[in-house]
Amino acid sequence: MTYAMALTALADPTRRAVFERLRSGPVSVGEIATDMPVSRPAVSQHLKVLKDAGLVRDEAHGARRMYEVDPSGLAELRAWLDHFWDEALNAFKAEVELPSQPRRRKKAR
Amino acid sequence: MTYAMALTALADPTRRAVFERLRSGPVSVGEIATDMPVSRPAVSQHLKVLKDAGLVRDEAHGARRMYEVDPSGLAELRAWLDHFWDEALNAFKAEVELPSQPRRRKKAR
DNA sequence: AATTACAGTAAGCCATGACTTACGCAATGG
DNA sequence: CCATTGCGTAAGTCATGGCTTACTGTAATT
Repeated sequence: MTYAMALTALADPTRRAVFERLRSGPVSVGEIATDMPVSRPAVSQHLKVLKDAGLVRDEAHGARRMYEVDPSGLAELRAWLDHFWDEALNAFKAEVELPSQPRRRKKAR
Repeated sequence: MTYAMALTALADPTRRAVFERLRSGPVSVGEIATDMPVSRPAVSQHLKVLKDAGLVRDEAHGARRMYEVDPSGLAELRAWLDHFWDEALNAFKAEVELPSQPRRRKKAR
């Protein structure tokens, strides 16, 4: 159930900014931090959350660590969304074909 | 920028449960609440957040209010995801074609 | 009209989590 | 080697937000 972690990870604005910073390609932690209003450790912590959610990969390049988008987490999220989308549409279609008459309220006991 | 609100809304587990409860079709607030471990006002508050994010619609049916999935919010989220997906893939492709040599660190000033 | 069902709002409590500073540790360079 | 750069982790602070218990309001039933 990784899509839940992905949603949680992408909910925070700062963390989303970190994630979107990686759209253009691999970047190091320090490089991200200098462009942002938060400290470098904060960026590190955000990257950890993103990594645990499968949204980000890291690779040691000497003393630096390069982070990049990991498509697997995104795929998981997309799959959940698509599945939900289909089910919602089917429910809607079924409702049109078989309009449920307004249900009576329960009688007072 | 509604996709941000959608992500925030879907991050909370309870709220996501409320949302997923609507997959099978329109349900009233009280109906949702009886199936859940939280109080009815809590459900109401969650529905408000989902509604503000464009993920849910409500319709007054007598004294009851029926809630159902609003595809527009989902569409917004899907669009953002797809766009991100494409950009990440392009960045990856560009990186392969034009491998950036490991950048030297800045000299101490 | 009075009562009861259904739902939204207010106010307050409390846990989660996002941030900071301080520290520890590996890798590079003089 | 010693200093410096780059990064992760620890610990503590503080705000956000999710939940509960009132209550207010509206629609339906008798």
